[in-house]
Amino acid sequence: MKISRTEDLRLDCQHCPVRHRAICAASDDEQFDRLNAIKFYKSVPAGQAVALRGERLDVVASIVSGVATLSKTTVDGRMQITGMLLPSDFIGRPGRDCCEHDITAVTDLTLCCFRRRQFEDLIERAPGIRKRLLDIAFDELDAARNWMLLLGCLTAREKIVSFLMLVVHRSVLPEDADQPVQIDLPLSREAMASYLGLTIETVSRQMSRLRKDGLIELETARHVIIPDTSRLLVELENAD
Amino acid sequence: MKISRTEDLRLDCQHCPVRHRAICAASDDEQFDRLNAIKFYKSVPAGQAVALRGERLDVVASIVSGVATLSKTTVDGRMQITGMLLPSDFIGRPGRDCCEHDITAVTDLTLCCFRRRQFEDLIERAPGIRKRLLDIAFDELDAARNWMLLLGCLTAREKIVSFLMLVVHRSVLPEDADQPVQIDLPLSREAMASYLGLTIETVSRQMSRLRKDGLIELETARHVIIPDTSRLLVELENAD
DNA sequence: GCGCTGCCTTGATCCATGTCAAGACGTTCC
DNA sequence: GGAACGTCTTGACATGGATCAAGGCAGCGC
Repeated sequence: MKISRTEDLRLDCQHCPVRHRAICAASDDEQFDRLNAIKFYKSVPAGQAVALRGERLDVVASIVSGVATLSKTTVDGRMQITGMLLPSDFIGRPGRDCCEHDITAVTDLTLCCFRRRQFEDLIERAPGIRKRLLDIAFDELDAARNWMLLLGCLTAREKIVSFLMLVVHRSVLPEDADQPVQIDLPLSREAMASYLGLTIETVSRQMSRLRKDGLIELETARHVIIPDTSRLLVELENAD
Repeated sequence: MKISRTEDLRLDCQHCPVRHRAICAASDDEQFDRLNAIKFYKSVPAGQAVALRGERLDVVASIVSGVATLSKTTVDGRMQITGMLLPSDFIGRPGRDCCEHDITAVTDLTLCCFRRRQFEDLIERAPGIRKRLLDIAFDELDAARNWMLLLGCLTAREKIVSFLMLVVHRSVLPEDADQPVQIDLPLSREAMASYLGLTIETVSRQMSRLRKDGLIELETARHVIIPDTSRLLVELENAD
């Protein structure tokens, strides 16, 4: 079932769900055809590593569907998730053959891959893709630095609210403003804790507090209803 | 005096102290001449802003001498330094006309500037510079993510040690291994605190503890002698 | 010298978040 | 159904680092 869906995608970039947001978004027809010609799909089941830190990594990829995390771990096992990768996000680094992070599939993952060498050749000749890549890199850098503000300065409650709003913004939502927003959290409590520089207990407690304060409803632990986003945003009015 | 030194630099990239590490490092003779032709120098006195968040920024630049910080501030005044910029580091973002961070001169600063438009045109035609820029962006991204591990997972003591080792690595040192290493801290206690996600008191206390433990000597608050780097590194053996 | 200023250090106390422990809830497998 | 497992929640307690407060010290102007 999953495979047949992957096969569908192989046949047709035009219907690819991330066609207009991924690395290929800015390519003209010719560049697009070239990308199309060298791409191949890969599935990674939930929980499995896409790549490990220090490992050789000869592909770059876009996420077509699913969620992955970037993380680093200390020798004694403390882990920090340094990025949450959602559909259209880019994996890998042209010009570098070894992986700086652990990349882990959080859900089943479909990747649109390119051999790194071929991709490197291509960007030399495709100014659209090249520019897009530079823009992606700088956007990621801005995001990482914004996350540094979160990790260094915000309280546990503010961190949780920031995370919820991040998920809201990355969700494809019916833009009926003022409607209650419903989101599915892409990460477990444990992964949220690691992403936010907290413990799992603190995450759980703060979620409960937000619920008791009427700012969110928890249909299940992972499915959150936000009756009024603006009321949630008040929690961040001093932060950022 | 400062101005005459700046004037010297204007006349001669060949003797520029960051010639082989900055954005111009990978350029061939022709590209180098083009960069040379459009560059101009700018001095910023210590304490002054180079650019403010949200402000229009029509130049990109390399730091020739001095130290600057990138920072973000919350509405209620909590600040996180997201980057420390030393000589050869790059400022600005091609393809984006507004500044995402506050950039502040920590010491007197000499910048080698390019008008952004001219620079953008140039990188389209200069593959060496273009590649170098992409590499710089990805290196900065790796550094930012490593700093996220520090902010999210490390103890105050580990943070201080990490910072000291960062300064050691960025200092141009006589590589007589096993010699006591001497460093001048580029940041005040306050700036260190903000960079490490701590308070100034905690920074001060941890520095004192490291001194009492014989791992560092403080000739002045800013001048640190590390009798044995390997002994300091033991403090990090569980971290990263 | 002397007072002022900015920066740093130190001490006493507090509190947000971590740690430890127990139990609740949902899912799967038999 | 119910046992077993993973995930999440909640409570009691501990603590690392924040906060509040005082004082030290070097540089500078007069």
